[in-house]
Amino acid sequence: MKRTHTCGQLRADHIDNTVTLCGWVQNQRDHGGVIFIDLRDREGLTQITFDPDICGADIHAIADRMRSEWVIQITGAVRSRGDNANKKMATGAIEVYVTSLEVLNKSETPPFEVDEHSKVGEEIRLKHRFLDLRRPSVQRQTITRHKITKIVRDYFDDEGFLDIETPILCKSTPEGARDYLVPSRVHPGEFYALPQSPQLFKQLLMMAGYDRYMQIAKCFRDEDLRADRQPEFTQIDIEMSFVDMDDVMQTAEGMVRKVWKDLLNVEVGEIPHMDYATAMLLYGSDKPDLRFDMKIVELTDWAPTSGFVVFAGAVENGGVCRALNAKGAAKDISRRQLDALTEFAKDFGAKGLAWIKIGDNGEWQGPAAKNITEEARIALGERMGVENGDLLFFGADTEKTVCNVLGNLRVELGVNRLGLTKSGQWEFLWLHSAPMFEYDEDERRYNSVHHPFTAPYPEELEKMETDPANVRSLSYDMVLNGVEMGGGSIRIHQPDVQARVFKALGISDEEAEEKFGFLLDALKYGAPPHGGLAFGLDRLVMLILELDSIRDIIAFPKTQKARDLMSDAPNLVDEKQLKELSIISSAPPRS
RNA sequence: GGCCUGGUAGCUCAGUUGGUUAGAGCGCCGGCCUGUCACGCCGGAGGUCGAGAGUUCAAGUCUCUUCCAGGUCGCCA
Repeated sequence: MKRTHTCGQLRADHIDNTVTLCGWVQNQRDHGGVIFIDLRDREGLTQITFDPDICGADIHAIADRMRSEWVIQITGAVRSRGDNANKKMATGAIEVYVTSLEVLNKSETPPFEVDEHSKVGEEIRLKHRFLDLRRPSVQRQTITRHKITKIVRDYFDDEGFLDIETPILCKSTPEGARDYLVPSRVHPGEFYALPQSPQLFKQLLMMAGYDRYMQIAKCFRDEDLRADRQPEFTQIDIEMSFVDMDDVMQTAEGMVRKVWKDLLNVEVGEIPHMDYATAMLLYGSDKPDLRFDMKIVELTDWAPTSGFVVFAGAVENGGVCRALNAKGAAKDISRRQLDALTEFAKDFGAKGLAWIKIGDNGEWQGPAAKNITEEARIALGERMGVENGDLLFFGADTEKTVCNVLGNLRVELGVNRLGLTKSGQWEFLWLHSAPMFEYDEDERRYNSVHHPFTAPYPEELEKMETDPANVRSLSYDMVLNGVEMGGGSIRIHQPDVQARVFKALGISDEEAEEKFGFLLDALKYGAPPHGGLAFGLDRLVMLILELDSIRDIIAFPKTQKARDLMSDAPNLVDEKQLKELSIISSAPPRS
């Protein structure tokens, strides 16, 4: 070994020991005589001291020329810093008086300073990610991710799960997200797809009798990126046989409890359950943020009596009328902000945003206020618990639009405008029993809300053909602070049920056979009842570290245009490579 | 694909109503300094104002096109 200790290790106990350290030069403080250097590795910083009387003129001369990010090895005696101790440093009680030095590698001046306090834009960080990853905060985040995967693996191992790898080169199925395709050289014109998730393989492992499976699996989806969406991401993927919904939820919950306990020493209690219908009604969302209250209030029965044609008309056309009461927010939200919120609401499909401010004197203000009869106003006041200083927002439209608008408005108000959330809040929720199907207006057919292998409530099976929109699934999502962190379901294990689901989705027998024949086959040979779940590992790590983007906890992430700024992937390839793969590009030539 | 924000020195940013030679802090280079710790002091170098076109006597600044980064809607079974 080239070193006896790391740069985060030495304490007063080590005084008078002779040690050898390796690391990067964080900075150099040259006092003309004595030179101080902070030496950095992933464990910390240690001050090393070059005193010409101790290290000699030759070593001192090299230290004089030493610059940031040089990699050096030094040997010397650990000394107390006495009154000069630095209380801000873990190793601040000591310093190492250098007696021997080897420069392992010099460094050019880095494009940005590798330290905590200097602000650097994300673009430049990603371009030189190998330098960015040296920064202590980024290293802490990367190490936390390792710790989490270690806890997760240990937990599932203790619970009897087997870690089994599934293929990366898979069969393409045009359902769901867009696939990343990989051309086959030996089968000209044919393609593999990278997995969107190991869904079918883990089900097949249950059918193969492996009972409890887990994998930390890379997944790929060729869709547009977001702060919490990368084209390649990682799932904590599990599947279990002979279980019902509660069994899977309990097992997954145990993992979360262990991660939060071991990492943050936070006790996550029993995670509450809420069904999909309730969530949509009260929070307008399938991932409610429970860090603050502000529930949506149903006013559909009140709207026709309100005297306001916009509210009454929406209900008359088969829509709903609902509202939010932002308690005490009248003074916090200016007229200008109300205009911005109206634009915000329009982004989610609203035609406008009716609001009412209740002044401190009890006066009702705002365009909607004038249109409401005195009688309706009293009824509304009681229904919504209105007090002076409150601010009401209304949604009157189709149920889908009202949920979308008020659900998003609620989060915008609570999180961004009123600051009702705070650091260190962990509001977990199991959201269960989502509908099996959702009608697609454009394609005029039903789509799966989860995926086509999700099992329906057995007692609702009979409605599959007559009323598919009202069949609920044995599904569950884990939501944390308004972010979907994981989701899963009990799967279909009976061939006839699977056939009926395909039929409801408008997938013909031939098509089902072509795409999923292997699964349908396996169902015929004694498939056990089974179910599972997948967590988004990136999101979990992001949330636990209270970061805003999963790019921060992925070592080499991609930009919004799915490019790796460091390696410059994707790139053009040789004609020869394309020819071998029987591919002709139709992209316009580059200038 | 739509909308919004940004792109000026190596980095982070300022730059007024279109008007002289485009500035600051940090970093970098040189010098001084034996107890600093984001050391200090003195001096210096460093610019395709993302790219292209246009308007104008004159463009970092106005207009159009385009590229890049971020946010968001659509999209993400």
